Amino acid sequence: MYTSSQECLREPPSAPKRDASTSSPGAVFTHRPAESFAAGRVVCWEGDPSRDAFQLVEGSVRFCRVQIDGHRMIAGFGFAGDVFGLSYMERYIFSAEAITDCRVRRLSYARLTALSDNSSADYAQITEQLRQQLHEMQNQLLLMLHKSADERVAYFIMRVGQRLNRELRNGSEIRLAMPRTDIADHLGLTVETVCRSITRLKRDGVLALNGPARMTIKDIDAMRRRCGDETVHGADDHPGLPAAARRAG
Amino acid sequence: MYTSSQECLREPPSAPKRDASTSSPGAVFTHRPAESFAAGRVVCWEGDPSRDAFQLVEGSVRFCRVQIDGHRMIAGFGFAGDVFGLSYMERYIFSAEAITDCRVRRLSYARLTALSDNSSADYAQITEQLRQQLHEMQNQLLLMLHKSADERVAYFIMRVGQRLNRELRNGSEIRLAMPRTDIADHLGLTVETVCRSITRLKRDGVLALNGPARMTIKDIDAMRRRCGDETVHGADDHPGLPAAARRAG
DNA sequence: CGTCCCTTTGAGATAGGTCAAATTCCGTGG
DNA sequence: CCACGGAATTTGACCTATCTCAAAGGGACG
Repeated sequence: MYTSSQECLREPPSAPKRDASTSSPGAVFTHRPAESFAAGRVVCWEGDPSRDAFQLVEGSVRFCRVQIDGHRMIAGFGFAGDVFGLSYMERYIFSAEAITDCRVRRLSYARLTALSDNSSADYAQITEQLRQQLHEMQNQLLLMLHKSADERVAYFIMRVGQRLNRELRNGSEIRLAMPRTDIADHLGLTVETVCRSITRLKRDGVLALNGPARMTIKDIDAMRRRCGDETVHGADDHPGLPAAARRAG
Repeated sequence: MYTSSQECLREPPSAPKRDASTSSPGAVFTHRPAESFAAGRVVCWEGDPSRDAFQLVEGSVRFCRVQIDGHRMIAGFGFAGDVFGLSYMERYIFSAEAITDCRVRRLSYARLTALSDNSSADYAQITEQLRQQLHEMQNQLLLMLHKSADERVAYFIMRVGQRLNRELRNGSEIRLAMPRTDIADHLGLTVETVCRSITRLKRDGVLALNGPARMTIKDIDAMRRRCGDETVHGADDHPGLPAAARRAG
């Protein structure tokens, strides 16, 4: 916050590509063996010295942190293809817990930095990742600052949907791997509130549920409207207004 | 959030040093000429192509972003010595606005990256900065998630105080350069709520005001208590519990 | 001395939290 | 294939922190 140099970060490369194999930071992991973690197990512990970075091959994880008063903060979720634990100094700030059974590839920082010496491109990827995370974090912050409970939930569902489902349209099914509690702890709400928000979406015919974890989009436009201002854009992501337009204010 | 690789970031180097001249990322700027910006002027615009990074030599700036509905989000504040605009691709995500008159040094990315080629140390500093910002952002998020209005305000005051005043104790004076509106937009509250929280701190003898911008700490322990769980630590910042202790839960 | 802007205070409205209970889901065993 | 039990989800009733709207100080500056 009032810490040094908070801002002025760039937007992420226009169309964020992040398939498991193809693009940037994942590439480094492809030749590592995969480890398995059962649902509920912890991949890395908050507070432990950080030695490795990870790539999630399959399944989903949550990144969380427990406060002294027992409150749990979930900073985010990781899905197949995601890279995490990029911090190559000191300690992990969050635990990564398997939500479902999952498989991860592990790469030690030693190896990672060794790699970087050969090709500075790899190092740039790390930096790139950090920037992307920072950007994401900023959106998250925005979410917390100015969105109502309903907006947060709608926004969350859309984002998860897009992450899993590339192209959302009416009829798209979204699978929410995480329990309501996790969503609540992520959005800074209570389980009850999350439920009620979802119920409202259902009641208004914006989406349909088959079981708590599977939902189908019925009216994607309504859904978008309910995300509040900072719209969840389609696949082609435009910067919105030209900067000049905003200077007036 | 549910974006790739959200977390597992390390904690910042134990004692964060950031005097204007001495430490890391500032060094690169020392030989650049200083430009002046009057209070209210904008150093860089949200949405503009990002070309330069900046170091604030004197004064304070806010990093902000205006949403379509007119809501303003303040991501943070910068004080003398802080570096910002580190994002060296695409566009600035936030505007940096001078709160008071201030002076900044500017360094083009071209020059910055050129520097990096000679000494990878400089490049590492940038990465380091990014990580630090990410860490800060996470604290910010935590703040938004689980703290009450009173806690947020107390926490905010303490943080600004520490940023400016190295060692806070009873009798320390804190100068809040930014108006209440800025604090509100930063903490996700309304001006009125911020006022009331401050009034309460005053009423309870925890701090004293001389004019809206100057406050003196009367009871620093009470102040700390009011920050809620994620304590604002003293100058020597310990990681808290050993990691092992937390594994129980 | 008046105006404008920022801050503070007051009174009422409301979104979301809390506590408690009903319901659904889903794995396990008969 | 069906019944059972614990966990997760959903719903309800009520309560409180924070927002909203409105108005009253206070300082700086012309």
